[in-house]
Formats: sequence, C-alpha cells, structure tokens
Amino acid sequence: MKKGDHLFLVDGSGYIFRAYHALPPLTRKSDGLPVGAVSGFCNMLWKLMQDARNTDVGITPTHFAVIFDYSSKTFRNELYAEYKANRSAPPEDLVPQFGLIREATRAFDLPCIEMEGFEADDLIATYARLACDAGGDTTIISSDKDLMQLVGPTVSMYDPMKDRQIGIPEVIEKWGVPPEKMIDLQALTGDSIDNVPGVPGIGPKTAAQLLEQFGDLDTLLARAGEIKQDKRRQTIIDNADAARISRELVKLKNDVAVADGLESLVLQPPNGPKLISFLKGMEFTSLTRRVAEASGTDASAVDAATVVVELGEAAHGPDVGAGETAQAAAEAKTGELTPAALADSVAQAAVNSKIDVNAYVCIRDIQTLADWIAEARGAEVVAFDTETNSLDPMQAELVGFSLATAPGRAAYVPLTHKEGAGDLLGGGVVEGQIPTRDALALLKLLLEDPNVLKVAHNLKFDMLVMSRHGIDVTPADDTMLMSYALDGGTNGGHGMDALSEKWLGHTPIAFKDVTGSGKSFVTFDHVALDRATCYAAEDADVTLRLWHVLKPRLPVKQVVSVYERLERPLVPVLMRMEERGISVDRQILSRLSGELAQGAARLEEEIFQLAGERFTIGSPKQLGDILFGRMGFAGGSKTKTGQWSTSAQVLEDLAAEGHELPRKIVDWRQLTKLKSTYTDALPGFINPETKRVHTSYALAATTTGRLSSSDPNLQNIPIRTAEGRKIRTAFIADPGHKLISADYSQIELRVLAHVAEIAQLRQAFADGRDIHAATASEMFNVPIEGMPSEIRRRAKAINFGIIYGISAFGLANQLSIPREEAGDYIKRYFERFPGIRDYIEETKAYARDKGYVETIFGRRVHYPEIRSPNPSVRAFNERAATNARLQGTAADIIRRAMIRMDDALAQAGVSTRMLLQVHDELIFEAPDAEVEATIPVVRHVMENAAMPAVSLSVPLQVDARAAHNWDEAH
DNA sequence: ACAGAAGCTTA
DNA sequence: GTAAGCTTCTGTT
Repeated sequence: MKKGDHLFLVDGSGYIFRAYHALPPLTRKSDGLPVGAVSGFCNMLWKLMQDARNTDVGITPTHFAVIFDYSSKTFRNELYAEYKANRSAPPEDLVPQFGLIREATRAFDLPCIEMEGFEADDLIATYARLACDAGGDTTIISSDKDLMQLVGPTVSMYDPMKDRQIGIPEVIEKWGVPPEKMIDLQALTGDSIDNVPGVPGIGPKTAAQLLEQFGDLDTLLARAGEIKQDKRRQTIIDNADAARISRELVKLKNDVAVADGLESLVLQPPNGPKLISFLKGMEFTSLTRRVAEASGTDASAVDAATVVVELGEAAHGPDVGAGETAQAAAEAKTGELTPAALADSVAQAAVNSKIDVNAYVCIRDIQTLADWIAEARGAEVVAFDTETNSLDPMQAELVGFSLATAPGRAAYVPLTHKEGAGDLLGGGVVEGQIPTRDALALLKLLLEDPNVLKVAHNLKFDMLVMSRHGIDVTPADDTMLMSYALDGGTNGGHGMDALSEKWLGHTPIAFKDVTGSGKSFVTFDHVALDRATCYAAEDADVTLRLWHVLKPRLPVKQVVSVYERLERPLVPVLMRMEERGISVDRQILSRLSGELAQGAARLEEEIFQLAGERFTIGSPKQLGDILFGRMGFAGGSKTKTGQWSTSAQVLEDLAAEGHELPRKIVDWRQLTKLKSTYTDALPGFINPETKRVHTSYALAATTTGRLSSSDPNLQNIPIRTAEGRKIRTAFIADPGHKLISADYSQIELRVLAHVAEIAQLRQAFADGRDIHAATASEMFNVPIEGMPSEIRRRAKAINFGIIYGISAFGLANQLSIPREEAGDYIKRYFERFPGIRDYIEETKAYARDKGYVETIFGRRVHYPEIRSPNPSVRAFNERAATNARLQGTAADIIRRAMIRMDDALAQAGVSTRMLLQVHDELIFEAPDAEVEATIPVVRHVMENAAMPAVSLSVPLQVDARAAHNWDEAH
C-alpha cells in the first residue's frame, strides 16, 4: 500500500445484525433456509461496491476487506469477566446465516478476515493503523460508535444505510467530543449492551461536558473534587475504578498480529460469474439480474452454486462459492472490458487522477484555441466555465473562459485582463490575449454544436452571459442541478467547492484567494494570468470530474427523470425570464418613499414624546430596555439570547391592552420596512442598459424544490396591507402592454386531497366550493350559508396547519388560543378526516425508514436528522417532511408548467413573455391585443401541468387577470 | 469587514 | 406548524 491508496474495511459482524434487523424476518430460500440477513448483506455489499466503483472520487477503494468477530470470548474477558455477559444468544434463524455470509464475502472475491481472541473492531483498528503507517487512507463501513475513536485525518467511517460519511466533524456533532476523546467518553457512559460499566448516571451529554471541562478522563478523575454538583461528584469518585476498567474495555487494540498483511487486501476486479453463481444458489433473483447487467455476464449461462450450510459461530470450510462453469466463464472473460466496466474505469480516472493546477494551459493565440475547440468537439463532452467581472450575469462583462476536455486536461482563455492593480490610471490591457470577437466566434461553434454536451456548474449564469453575446449553449448538463436532484435536503450546499470536497476530496482554489476580498478585492480582469489560469481551468476540470461522478449516480438513485424533466429544462426558461426582467416605475417608488419618510418621521416624534426620550427605535435592544425596563410594561417575554422580545406579536398584545406607544412602533416598523427594503432598494436594481429589474432565481437553494429569488427578491413584494400593496403599482407593463398574473388556487390543499385520497376534500374541490368553509362545515356541523367568519378563519388556520405539519403549539399560536383548545381542534379534525392522519403517519414512517420523502414526481427531499434522538429536532423534521411532499409537489407542478409555457405561447402565435414566478403565481407581459389570446393558453398549461405523468384526482384551478400594473393584475 | 440575532416581507 | 431573502443593529475580528 502506498500514499493515495484507499482501504475499505467493512464491519461484517455489524453488517450482519443490521441486515438481519432491517429486513423482514421470514425471508427463506425454497428449501426453508432462512436467508434474510444474507440477502441484506449481499445487497448492501453490492450497492457499496457499485457506488464506490462508479463514483466516489477520492474514496474509490484500492484495498478491501470484510472483518468478522470470531467468537464471543476475547482478551477483554480476561480484563473483565462480565464483558458482554448480558449479550443473549443470536436469534435462531440468524445462526445458520453466519457461515453463509462468509461465503457471500468470498463470492464477492473479497478477503474475509477474523481472528481468535479478537473482536472485529480490533482487527479494523489494526488495519486502519497499518494503512495509515503506509500513507494510505481508510474508510470503515460501519456506523458503530465503538469504532468512532478511530476516526482521524486518514480514517473516516461510512454508514451505508444512511449514505452518510462520518468524519471528525460528524463525530463531534453527534457526541460533542472529537474522536480521540471517544474512548474517555465511552469509559464514562459505559454500554449496557456490551456490559461496560461506566459511571452510573453519566450519559453522553454530561460526559462530553465533563471532558470539555477537564480535558481527559485521568484529569477528570484526579480533580473530581472540583465538580460542583454534589451527587455527580460523589458517583464519579465512587466509580473511578469502573471508569478506568471501562476505558480498557472500549479501547481498541490496533497492534493485533494479523496473519494477512495489507498486500493481501488489494481489491480484485469483479468476478461476475463467480458471484452470480453464488447469488443464483441463494435464489436472490433481482440481485442476480443487477449483477449480471452491471458485469455484462449472461446469468443464464452460469450454474447456481451448491451452498453448504455450516453451523457454528464461524465458517472455516473450503470455498464452495463457484462451480466449474463459473470458473471457466470467468477465465474466458479475462482481458475483455465490458461497457459497464469501461464506464467504471472512466469514472475512476475522473476521481483518481490528481488535480494539478500547474498543469493547465493558458491559451493566448487563436491557433491554439482552434486546436482546443477541435479537441473538445471530438471529445463529445466538455466542461465550460466563464470568468466575469461581476456576479450579476446581466451586468457581467466576459473576462475569459475555460474548457476541460478530460480530467486533468483544462485550459483558460483570457480575453480582457488588465495590467497592474487597477489603480486610477486603470492599467493597460494585457498583451497577448485573443480578441473577444475572434475567440467567441470559435467558441460558438463548440457551444452550439448539437453533438457536444457542454457541462457547467450553475449553468444558468454562464448561459446568460453567453446569451448576451449571441451564443446559445446547447445541449448542456449542470452538475449543480445533478447534486440537487441527488442530494436535495442533505446538509451542505451544492456549490462547486463543497461538491469538490465531497466527491473528489479536493479543495479547489478559493475565489477569495485569487481576487482578495473586502478592501483588497479586485475584479477578475485584474488577476494575473498565471493565477487566473490555475483558478479558472481548475473550475472547468473539477466540473468535468464532478460530471463523471454525478451523472452515473442519477439512475442509481432513481432521479434521472427529476433531473431531466424538472431541473435541466428549467435552466433556459429561467435564463430568459431573468434576461427579460420587469419594468419598475422609478417615479412611483420615489413618491412612495417620500410619503413613507414623512409618515415615519411623524411617528418617530410621537414615539419619542411617549417614551420621554430619543433613542434608536430600530434597535430591539434599546427598545426592549425602554418598554420593559424604564417604562415598566408588563407581559414581556425574552428571546433565546435573553433579550426582551419586541416582536410584532408582543407589541400587538400591548397595544390591545390600550397602550399607545407599542401601536406606533408597529406602524413605524411597517413604514421603515417598506421604505428601506422596497421603495429605496428597488430603484438600485434597475439595470442601466435595459431599464428593467432582473431578479436572479436560484434553482438549487431550497430543500423542497421551490425556486428562490434574490438581487432583488421579487417573491416577497408586499400585498397584505394597503400601504404595502402600493409597492406593487410600481411594477408595470411596457406601453401598449399588460401584465398578466395567473395563480393556482389552493394548490397545496389540492395536492393533499389527491395524495392523501380524502374523499370529502376531493368532492369539495370538484364542486368548486370554498374549501375553508367546507372544512369548517364538516368539522363543526355548521351550514356554509351564513357561517360566522370566525369559524371559517379557524378552519382556514387548521388547513394551513395541516400543510405545515400541524402541532397544537403552532395552531394555538396562530389563533391565539390555549394549546388545549388547539389540541381539541386537531383531534376533531382528524376524527372527521382520518385519512389525513393516516397520511401524515405514513409520511413520517416513510421518512424515518428511508431518510427522505418523495414528491409525486419522484423528487427526493432528504431529512438526515429525522431519526434524531432529540424529540424536538425529530418533530421538526417530521413536520418539514410532511410539508415537503406537498410544497415540493406543488413546486414540481409549476415547474412543469413553466417548462412548457414558452412553446405553448409560441404555438398560440402570441409574443407574450413570462417574467416572474412567485411559487404559485406566474407573471407575464403581453401586448394589449394579445391578452385575450394569452390567458386561455396560460390557464390551460398551468391547469394541466401534472399531466400526463400524473393524473390528479382533483382539478387544478388557475385565476388569471390582466392590468397595467401588478397590484391590479393580481 | 463580517457574522449572528432579531425582525419582517412573501407563498 | 412549512419554505425563503433582506435590512438593521450589534459585537467581534
């Protein structure tokens, strides 16, 4: 083993128990042999090897072993006779499977390692240490906390069931201490399953806190007298010896004299026939089929192995894996690469070959560029990245671009780099750059070549920059969106740097390190060419490598259609919306700003009068001190940092008691909010060239699949209050045009009625009834005719609550009623709509089981913390997961509508343009004469957006109106 | 110059 | 009770 090599150590014994408990207990072969755990084990191992071979850059194994416990007696029993004494015998139907699982390991052609007197964990510790000594890295396939003490710079763990890496940060997050303190922590907490005594009454939280305070166990025991809590101090003093023994028990032995050295663990190429023979013998039909497909083996030509069952704790018999036929077939295959294997080797190369930023080319003459373009067109796939002088793609000027044609082969083409540091003289243009026009003429041939797939990270940005130069980037893939489709909801974003770390184990040069930041920031055109080349070409190189890693994962995770139908096609649609922008009337905003300033100034004076002093009203700290300190208002509550809360809710409550000051502060806040966030800020976003406002939509920012809008955010323009609505009058259509607003009515409740199959809700929607009134009528037995508005209001709050993953606490807050009363409402609601309670419970169970939920279009939203032991964290994740199915499905539906809209409008012969999306609303701009023709098209596309993929059992309803400004159109 | 908290806007 | 982004204030770097 050498530096760069990577050892995978599978905790076989741990795997067995997890597989056994995770699977239905009654899985048996036709002859009655119980094989559930074997099946689970094989599936996990296969998936692990597929994932690792296909994709995981930097963590592709070169060495591999599966480690087992040998017997239950180990050297630890010498230390402490009671060790593992509590452990009951394994279940009867698991016993015969121990041997089979060892056979399975051999059928996979993987070393199967065990040793008398030692636990699997000790062998794992030893091999990890040997690998580290040899300069290699190790991944331990297990989630057992007993192994976490081994985690370090070269050793990490991987939980295959949760698809989760466990490194130093994850250990700290879970246990509150770094891996090297895990031994001390376990010594304190003990382990009831292994019968490690520990110190009674000390759990992980307390142990972590004590270790934080004292540093390590020895110091803690020596200075136990300093512990403040009487009881805790005494138990620790009394149990010091137990803690020391516990430490010896949990500490893993990393110097076992192992029989097989690392050299015998080198990963062998897969032997399809041998494995298939075993799997057929076990009657694992679906896995047999998958292995046959992946290895290019004809399964029908392979005979099933005769599997011999050995009883006992370990199997030590001869190999009985493959029959003669399989052996012969395997030999015939040697030296012949199947397509799948070829794809694997390409992916591995993308991941394994080192990233060397000094190996990149800086292209400064047209001939070299022409050669690269030709090479790229021959390559069929090319990664592409633009460098600009602004993050705003509508203002950005192209500074250069980079290409990568193969992993490690990348180049940067500088176009408009300047000399010097960009001082007052501006600096001259750097000599030896290809004129932009000439370079783009060549680049266009590549970017518009229908036979070359372009790969970008955050494609929309580059596409928009190129669009402004008359270049249409197509066809194209976006690695950011691939990551989003694969891992939406998992921690960590989908930015290139994070993905490079995650998949390639490589930290790219940071943008900041090239351009500086803050005062020393320079735009990219002022970066020296050699630095710029390293940075820019690396981005293209990394993007291409990520593509090699992520693309094959899409089918594995069953998100190909999400990526290809909901993500990728939206990129050009959003690009066009952003490019088009919307007109905003400066005069209207300026007048509003003046009015707001006046109103705020008047209120300010009145506030100072009432308060009896001048202060910064916008400072919650000062305001809280004045209201609840000096003025002595009662009924204040505290925020989590211990400050007085001055939230609108608190101030409203005070106002309701008849106090003047809080009312005025609420009003003042509203006016200043409108002024600073909208009337003052929006004009600054008017593009000097287009005279329009171009928001930026993020496709991969939310967990649920919604879009988000920023710079400026046009998804939170006020509407609730009359004052706020005035802002909307500033969003206008061009002369001779109208804005059309089309929004889905109650889309999330309709989705709920569909997915939860609630007959009463479906009927109410089918009849076009007022859904909140219908709910109220059903719940409280009140006729809809003449229903008091308060009754309807409560039903409405409950309906929203259901969408949000209801809790009595939240509903009580919303309606300002006692929690008990809210709880009664919920109970009553579930009695009337038991289907919804079932639906919520099913969703939670599914999320707990899988770690994610799915929208009806297959989008996966991950909740890695859904199994958190912390009840409030768990409850939060359950609510979010419940909501995500609904919110995410609604988001998918409007995405589908948007993707089809431009073609539908063109088909209808109108020049109407889609401008904005606000979650359940689309805003268009149409010539006056085309408004009538546009509305039915828009409505039809939106109302039928789920079809044909899904036929909803509830009609979608879209309301659409046209007017000169957004306020009147909505 | 930056980060976090508090607060407020939307669906 | 869900999902976002922006502004101000405040304390830290």
